[in-house]
Amino acid sequence: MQTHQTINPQSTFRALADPTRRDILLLLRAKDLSIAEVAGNFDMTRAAVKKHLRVLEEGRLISVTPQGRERINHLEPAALKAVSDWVSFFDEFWDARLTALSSAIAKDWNPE
Amino acid sequence: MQTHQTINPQSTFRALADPTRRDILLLLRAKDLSIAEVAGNFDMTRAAVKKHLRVLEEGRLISVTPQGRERINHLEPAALKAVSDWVSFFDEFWDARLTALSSAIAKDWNPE
DNA sequence: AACTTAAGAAACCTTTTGGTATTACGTCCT
DNA sequence: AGGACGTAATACCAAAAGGTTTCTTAAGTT
Repeated sequence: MQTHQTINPQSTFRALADPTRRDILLLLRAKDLSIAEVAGNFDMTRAAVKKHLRVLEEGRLISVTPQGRERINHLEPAALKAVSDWVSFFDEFWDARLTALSSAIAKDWNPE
Repeated sequence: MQTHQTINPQSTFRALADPTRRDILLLLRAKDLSIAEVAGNFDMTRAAVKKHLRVLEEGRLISVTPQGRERINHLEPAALKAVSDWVSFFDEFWDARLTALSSAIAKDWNPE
């Protein structure tokens, strides 16, 4: 069984509030990148990008691994699950079909 | 056919970044509320709550209808669709099963 | 008409945010 | 060893965010 740590989503929601940070996440889907590589995609200093990466790390949306003199930034999409779960509190209001669907699926997936 | 206005999600993400505003949305699931009624649920002044409601309105997450001297705040969950869509850019990374599922469903739902 | 209540508006304050520039440190390369 | 490179750390700044208080206006109530 997987111990699934329940974390409060505040830092994740906060991290997603900035468009630069959302773009960084989209970038990291393709591959892990160093700070300088991420910064190469934006019109701001490395220091500014590094701050954004820090916020993303606090929001558990990326992990950072030192590799030589570089820091490799890696996407951690699991944190988005918390956002998805929160949004799903409203599913019934904006698409009843989706709600019905996911409960039907859940039955198939959790036979125990 | 429904003309589906494509809006940029920045104001919506920004609105969701504050915990008080997320709580207000949860409140409004149950029923529409006036500003004073919303404020009754929080430990801050009405003026502060009104500011939060303004941000939620800018994020298209609520609509406000004058009714006598009151302003009725109504949940507009459609804006959450934009968030859900954005998060789904990462679906394949955190749960391949869900992705497979939703495409299977899409086929059933869009027979044309 | 007088009173109460709901909300709007503006001024103000403090903290956070998003950015800069500068300096220092560790790593890689020759 | 020396230089170039990637990052860390700090100080600094302007603007935005989140809150308060005060005043005004409009709508109900008695």
